[in-house]
Amino acid sequence: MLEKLAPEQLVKKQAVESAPSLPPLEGAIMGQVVTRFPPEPNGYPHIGHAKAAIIDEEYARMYNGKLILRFDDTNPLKEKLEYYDAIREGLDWLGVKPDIVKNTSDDISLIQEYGRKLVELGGAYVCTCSQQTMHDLRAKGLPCECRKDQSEALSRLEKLFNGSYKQNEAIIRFKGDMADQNTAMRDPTLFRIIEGDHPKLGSKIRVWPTYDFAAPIEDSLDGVTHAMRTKEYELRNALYFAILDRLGLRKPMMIEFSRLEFEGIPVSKRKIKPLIENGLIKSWDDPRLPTLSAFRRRGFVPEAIRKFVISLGITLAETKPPFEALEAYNRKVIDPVSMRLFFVKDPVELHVEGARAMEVVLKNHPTDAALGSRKIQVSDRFYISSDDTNLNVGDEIRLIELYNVKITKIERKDGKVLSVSAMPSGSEIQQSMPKIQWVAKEDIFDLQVLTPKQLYIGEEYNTNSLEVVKGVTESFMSGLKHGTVVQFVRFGFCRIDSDGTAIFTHR
RNA sequence: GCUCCGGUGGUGUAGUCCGGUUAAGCAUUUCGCCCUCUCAAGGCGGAGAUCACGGGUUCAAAUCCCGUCCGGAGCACCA
Repeated sequence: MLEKLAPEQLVKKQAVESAPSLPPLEGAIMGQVVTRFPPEPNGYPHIGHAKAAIIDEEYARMYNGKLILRFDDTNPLKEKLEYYDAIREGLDWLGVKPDIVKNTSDDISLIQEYGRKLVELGGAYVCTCSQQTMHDLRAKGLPCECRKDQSEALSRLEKLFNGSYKQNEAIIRFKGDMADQNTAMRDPTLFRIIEGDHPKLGSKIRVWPTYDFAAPIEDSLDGVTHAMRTKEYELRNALYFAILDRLGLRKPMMIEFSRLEFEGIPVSKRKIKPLIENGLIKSWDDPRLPTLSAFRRRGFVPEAIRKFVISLGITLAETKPPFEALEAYNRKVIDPVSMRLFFVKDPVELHVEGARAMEVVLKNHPTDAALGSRKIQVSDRFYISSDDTNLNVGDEIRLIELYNVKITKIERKDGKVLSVSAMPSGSEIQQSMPKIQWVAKEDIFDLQVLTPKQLYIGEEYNTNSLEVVKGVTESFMSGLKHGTVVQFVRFGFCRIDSDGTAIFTHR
């Protein structure tokens, strides 16, 4: 146990010095902070979840407290078992380690008891009005008959729980103030009847609490000291505290922060589902998506995501942070540990007349010898990128780690360079000479690089959101495991996704 | 429409509660130089904000007050 804790704390201390950190938590007592991350298992975890989970965890750790992962699964119509798993996997990858894992559905009976109690106390009532009536009444700020006449409240409560009402026939409403300026207080729903199979409880439960009721009860009972949520819930704070007040339950401190989303990379299922249904996107880990699995596939590392999230702070301002900032954090983490390889985009043959066949040894990393080296057999034929063929006869270029060549002939067709011929022109490194990467003709490995771009431009799907770059790299690539992140010299960082395919991470 | 919350350099933030300690710190972006057989990383330096706008209080305001404008959110038997 000690061995486990000690190294972690050491790492933490170092990180605090170099990385940005979160501001102190109001009212936090060392050793007694309890935070909670409460996702609904109704989809795959994305960058927005990551922000919340990381902040929750950072504060728990900062005060040597506890983090609870609580699946807020109070709507059997939406939850799915696979999402519970997906969320846990996502958090696992992120390195977020909850101290306690539970489901709100574990406590349904308890929550129901509190619901009954609230009705008995007169703080809530069973309402049989239609949604439409209530919608109108709320708009006008007027109470309905169910609220006015409470003589039947208790018998209705019994009917609700013994199955006498069908779905949509009755609900429990909080007795707020139908004329409150905060519309969330106009008698919101606390329980409703849902006929459906819940992934954890089956069809056992019919009367389900809403989030508005379950969240404060759970937070309070779980001992949460600091409850954090995104700012769209702000107006529900009054409700949250009113519920706890009437039930005489302890009140956590509530803190809001803005949602995290990137420009052109929407997080909402509303925007992503149609693309999947249309086949525009094949899976939830498509590199264009903001899901955690997509970030992983792209070559982003948890450490970078964490630093980035912390740098955002817990501000209330609604902004779309620059993706470049995330990339910068990621680059700094992966640069020191990524092998350098040559990748030639859109290859053009280079014939170095008279060059002798030989073996060259290339370092896998410019400064870290631990990453080793590789041997390549070269002859007089190479591939270079068409991007580097904007040349004239007589120009001198350097093939990195090899030698210099002087261009002797350029074959073009329709302005496009078909092949280049050159002759060796020395081996001394000159800073003024363009230095380009190359691949030996006998050493090629075909590779396509998937390059994700913004998914949406404004409200429109970006039809060029996934660019496919074709080229060749070294055969050395065949020995690397899927998932390895490499840097292609003068091209950028890429993660090997599958045989013959890599995904562009960033420059 | 009503209510609530935001508005600091291109971008994201610190500072705003408890007005003055650098008329604004950090990161990113961008430019230059150094380093370097990468257009990466690292080092150094530069550019870039009269703190949305208009009033007011004060010896003194990004920080307090009032108003205006702009942006976002909520007004579900979703979370």
